[in-house]
Amino acid sequence: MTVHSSRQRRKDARPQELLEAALALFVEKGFAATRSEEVAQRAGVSKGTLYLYYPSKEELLKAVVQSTLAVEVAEGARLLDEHQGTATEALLGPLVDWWIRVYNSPASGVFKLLLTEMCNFPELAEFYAQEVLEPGMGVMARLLLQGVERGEFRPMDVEMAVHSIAMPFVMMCVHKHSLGACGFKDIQPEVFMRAHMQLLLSGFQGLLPPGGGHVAGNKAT
Amino acid sequence: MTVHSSRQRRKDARPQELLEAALALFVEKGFAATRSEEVAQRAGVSKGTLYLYYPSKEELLKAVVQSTLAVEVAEGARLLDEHQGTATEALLGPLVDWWIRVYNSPASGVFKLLLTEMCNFPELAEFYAQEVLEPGMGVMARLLLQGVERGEFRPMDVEMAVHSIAMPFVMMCVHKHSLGACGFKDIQPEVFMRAHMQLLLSGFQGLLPPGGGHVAGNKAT
Amino acid sequence: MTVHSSRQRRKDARPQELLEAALALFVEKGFAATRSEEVAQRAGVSKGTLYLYYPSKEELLKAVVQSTLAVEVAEGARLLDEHQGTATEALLGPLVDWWIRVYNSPASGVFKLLLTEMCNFPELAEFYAQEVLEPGMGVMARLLLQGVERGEFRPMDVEMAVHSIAMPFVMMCVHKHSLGACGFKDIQPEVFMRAHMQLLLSGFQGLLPPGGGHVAGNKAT
Amino acid sequence: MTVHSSRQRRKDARPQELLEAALALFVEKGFAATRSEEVAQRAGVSKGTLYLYYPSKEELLKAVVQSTLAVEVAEGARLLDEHQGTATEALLGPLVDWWIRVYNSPASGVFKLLLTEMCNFPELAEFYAQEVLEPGMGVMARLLLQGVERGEFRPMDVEMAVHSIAMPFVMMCVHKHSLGACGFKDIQPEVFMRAHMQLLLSGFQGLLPPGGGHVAGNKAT
DNA sequence: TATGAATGAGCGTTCATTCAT
DNA sequence: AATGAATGAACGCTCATTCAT
Repeated sequence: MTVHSSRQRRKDARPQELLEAALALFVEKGFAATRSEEVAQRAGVSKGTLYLYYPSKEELLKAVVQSTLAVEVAEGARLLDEHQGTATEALLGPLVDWWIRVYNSPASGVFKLLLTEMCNFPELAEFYAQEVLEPGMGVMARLLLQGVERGEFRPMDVEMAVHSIAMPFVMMCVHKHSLGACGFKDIQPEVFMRAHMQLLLSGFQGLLPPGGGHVAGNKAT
Repeated sequence: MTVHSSRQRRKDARPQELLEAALALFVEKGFAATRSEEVAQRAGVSKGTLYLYYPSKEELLKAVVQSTLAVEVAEGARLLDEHQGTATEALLGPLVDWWIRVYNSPASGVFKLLLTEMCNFPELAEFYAQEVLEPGMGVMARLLLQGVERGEFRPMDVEMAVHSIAMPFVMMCVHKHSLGACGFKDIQPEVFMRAHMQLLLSGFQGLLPPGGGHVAGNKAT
Repeated sequence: MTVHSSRQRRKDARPQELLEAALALFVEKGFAATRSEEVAQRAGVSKGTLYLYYPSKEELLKAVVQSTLAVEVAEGARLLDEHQGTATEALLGPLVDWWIRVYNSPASGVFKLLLTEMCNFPELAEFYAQEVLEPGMGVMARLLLQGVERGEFRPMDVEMAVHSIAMPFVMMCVHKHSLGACGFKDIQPEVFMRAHMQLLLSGFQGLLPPGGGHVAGNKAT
Repeated sequence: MTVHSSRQRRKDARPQELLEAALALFVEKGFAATRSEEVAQRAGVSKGTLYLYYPSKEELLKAVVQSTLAVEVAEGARLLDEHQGTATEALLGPLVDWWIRVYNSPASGVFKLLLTEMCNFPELAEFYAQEVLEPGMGVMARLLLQGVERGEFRPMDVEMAVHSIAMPFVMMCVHKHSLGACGFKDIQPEVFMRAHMQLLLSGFQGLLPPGGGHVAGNKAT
């Protein structure tokens, strides 16, 4: 018998409300420059209430990062792994869709936050490497490998190629919350992401004599 | 005959030493999390001395950013504009060399710093847009345009293509000072930059029927 | 026929349970360093409930002090005043027994508590002077006076002698809750109290020429 | 060549000034109830300055306790050990003088402070046991033992006798800063201390048949 | 010029107290 | 009556900045 008073409902929603407020402020101003009272105010509660839910500002940061990115990454990876069809289709379709969703979600800000706070909180670096980079890069690497194996793409250094895909996309997310947040006209994310992917695909399929370039590192068979 | 005592030499070098110390710390820990006394200590002077050269921590930040990046950008742009030869050669050679130099220089850290502090100090955003982005993107855009005009590359949305080049390179710089500074093995910058450039070139030259892709936006003639 | 549900019984016992919890914590950690929630928890109720019984932490302190010591003092004084026999017997027997009972009771902690909180809450000083010191010293003074009048003891400064009796005993109580509570082996209270009393009695009866010492102040006739 | 600017002189005096301010307040109101800003104000400096000299309120407490009592104890013990003459003379003379000096010095307050803060800061208990109790009790025990060996006193349980001497004296110190600080007329310390000592001496010399009392524990030969 | 002692506004966190349920 | 979520004043401590030397 679950009786939810309005009080109880507020209480249940608090952690999420606080996380959202904290995320917005941490991303905008940085962790150190954000006062915990600001977070509380933005979540519509008093300073003390924040500490009923998170034991310290630092724990709040960790919760923000982990709760926001983990979901997005896990879901995206699952979707891509389940995809049926050619690697080319997957890259141009679901992969870009995923990145666009990430770009439009609060998770995009977490990239900015992580890049800057990693050095101060090694736990975040650990989290990023294991829970974001590893699975995210992994799923993209599998797609490329598949494409090579199926003859869609010429042989390539998959790890480098993954970076060629991911880095601009991560950068887009970061830019959204730096220059973009300063009122400067941002690049249109969808347009750029699809154009960039198209360009890379064109390169993956290109007829340049394999081995004729400067490409180094371990090639996929 | 001007006599420079060692003291005089120290004095003349102070501003630069302070800038270097500040840059290293701001990049590592963030602006807000760096104490001005730390900066002074690292530069080998006392807290008070710092304020003889820079009137506030914020002014120090601005000086750091402007003095570090401006040089790098101006020089790179000049080098590229003076380059004789095909666009392909320029992109694979001097352009990548330039980025590698930036990556290895203290300027790489300024990207990280700018991304995070732009929102807090709009003056920095202004600087970045006008003094870094505009000339940097500009010189790359001119190269690509040249390549298209000379028939080296198929027609393309130059602005998007510039982003495809620059974003991963900027991201490399940022990574160097975030994950890379946390002890995680970084991507080998030279290897990746050349591989990425190669891949993009392959795309620029690709034989895909123009207009057959998803590429949108204003095309270069 | 009054029916007391277990709940009703709990409710009636609440104030006492709260007082006991508060006493233990106030004595151990001090008033200021004890959180009111701790008191509530230790009494097995919620924070809010504490405030149904005591309007503030300060009132709780007063209640603790007054309820604990007053009983002990009143009873002890009554017992001693009713005592039949020589003063020597009374001092060695019922008086020491009383102090031992106090030492072993929670009241012993109140001495420590009072000594430290008196300055902050003058009401407590008032209470201590009037309800503890005055009757306690009084009953001991009457005993000594009796002893002198009956020729058991040589003439003495009764007020001083009372202090010679009471101060070590109070100190024992305080020590129990300071050094004793830190795990240091405490003096055996019974052994010391009887030895001390014995020693003093020996002094009271001593054959030193009266007036030959440094004893000053108003002598008992 | 020691040049002492007024600034330097202030700086050298600060630690002591802060210790004195802290001692007075900690003794009066208790450690937890004293705000660090109060301490600073009383020492005539700002909040921040306090932290230039002591890294935390807790460290300040330790410094207060150790700097104040240690000196007093060491000096007193030395004086007593050097004393020439009978034990009786030593007890009535230098010993009581010592205690009177302690009573009149700031060290008296430290007893109150220690008794209440020992439980919260075990380091203080350790200090008290090793640096105060042990040497203080020791020097008194040696005196009594000497008195017994020389035939001045009858055999006695020296440890208990030491407590009979010390406990009221410590209690006097504590009272000075509790009831005494509340405006209640205090016992005259000199009068009481000499009277008490006289009374005990009378007991030590007393003709009661040895072994006829309740005295227990290890007797001195 | 260079120093570093001093300041005090500001922030993270706690906790006595309140009050809707 | 009992709860415990919420509050906000208060406190410990920090650090950018100043200024006497």
